[in-house]
Amino acid sequence: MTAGDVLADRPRRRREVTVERLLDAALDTFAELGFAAASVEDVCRRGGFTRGAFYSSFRSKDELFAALFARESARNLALAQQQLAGVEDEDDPVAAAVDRCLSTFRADRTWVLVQAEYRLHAARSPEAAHVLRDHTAAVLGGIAALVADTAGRAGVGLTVPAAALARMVLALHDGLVMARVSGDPDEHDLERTALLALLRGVTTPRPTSP
Amino acid sequence: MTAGDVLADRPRRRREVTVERLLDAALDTFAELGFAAASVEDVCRRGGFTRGAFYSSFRSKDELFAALFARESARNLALAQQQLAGVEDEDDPVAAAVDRCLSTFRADRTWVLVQAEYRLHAARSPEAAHVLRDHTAAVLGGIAALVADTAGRAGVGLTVPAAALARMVLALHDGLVMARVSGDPDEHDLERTALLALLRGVTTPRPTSP
DNA sequence: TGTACATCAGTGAACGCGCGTTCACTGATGTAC
DNA sequence: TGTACATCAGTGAACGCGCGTTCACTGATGTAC
Repeated sequence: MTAGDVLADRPRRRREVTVERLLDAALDTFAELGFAAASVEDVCRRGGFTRGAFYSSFRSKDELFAALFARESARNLALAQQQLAGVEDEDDPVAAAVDRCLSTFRADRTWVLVQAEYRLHAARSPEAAHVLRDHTAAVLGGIAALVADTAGRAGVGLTVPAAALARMVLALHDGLVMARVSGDPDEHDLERTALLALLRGVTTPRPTSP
Repeated sequence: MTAGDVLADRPRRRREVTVERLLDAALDTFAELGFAAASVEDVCRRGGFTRGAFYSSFRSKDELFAALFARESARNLALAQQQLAGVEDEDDPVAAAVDRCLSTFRADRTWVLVQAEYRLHAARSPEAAHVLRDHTAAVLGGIAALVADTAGRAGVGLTVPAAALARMVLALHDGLVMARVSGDPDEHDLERTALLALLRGVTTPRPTSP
């Protein structure tokens, strides 16, 4: 029943493992109940700890949420970059990029819910807004660089800055996934069609003209 | 201090007025604090009532939220329809429709927050999901009809069904506004550019081609 | 118009409950000699 | 390797507090004659 069973075999500082387990538990708990409605006890129960353990690793529930957002945000950026590596070698790099990203992120109901929750939290808490801004900047920067790079190699022109396009794509994705998780009928390929339409509306194809 | 001062001059059933005032208070309170974090007492204080008054008009906090969502949802649909009436007579109906809608809805931070909050609530509560679905269907239906109508009169073709386009437009709007209220830098015209790009990507202009 | 009564909207105290956070503690792990 | 001590991670009881909801009540409004 104690955490020791799982942790004993690792020489690594136990605290780090505990923090990871609490973040895992927080992700699921916040997705299921919402940040405000989820209690610290709910998170601890799911992680297999007492509340005391929680407060020896985090100063408050808010700090936990910030740490969770930071971890997941970095993870998803890394995942996206990994997915998109080498996409410019495909026949249709734009469609390939969309398809690869969708195959990774389409099913991720949990993170979408928690991310939306964090956005709302950030709209009310300056500290959370700061954390959100930093990580959003990193994600947008990563995507923008990738977009500019891919567009350059594929020889297509952009009618808007790559940074603006990154924002649009992310916003469209967020909006569609939020609609889906909150009960909109799950129309197949809607997101794919929407993303491709947006990209079509913003690119001037040079090579394939005739 | 009592509500009577304001209500006395109206022969209309006082309860209706009370309900409206509680909904007004709830809109502001939920936007400021979030649904779960806002207490019934917070809402009542802002509306100038006691909690007893609240429970004589609503069965629960959840029911209040559903009623609020229904009222605001219907209001915004009506507002959009009113804004868009006669848009097909403009030189560029697509751009005109986008501009008119943006001028109405761009500044509405409050409703965006509360709507996002309701979406998250609906992702966890079947009753809320049902309410959301009904009203979303109405809004999407209204927009889709308008899109189809405007496209027809303006003589532009659509490469996707009007209903799908309605979803995309709404999702893009929601995503961009959420990004803005949660701290993204307020890039001027980003939403306008994005909406026009999406529409461009999904239409085949017939009249202005040569 | 005046009186008697019924209905209604809103009051405010009370209920039990679970919350976020603190803290004195224990037992396991790591270090020094 | 063995012993003595320091550090650390996690326990679990306790704190005060504010929550959602209920309910017996009051005073204002509406109705009937």
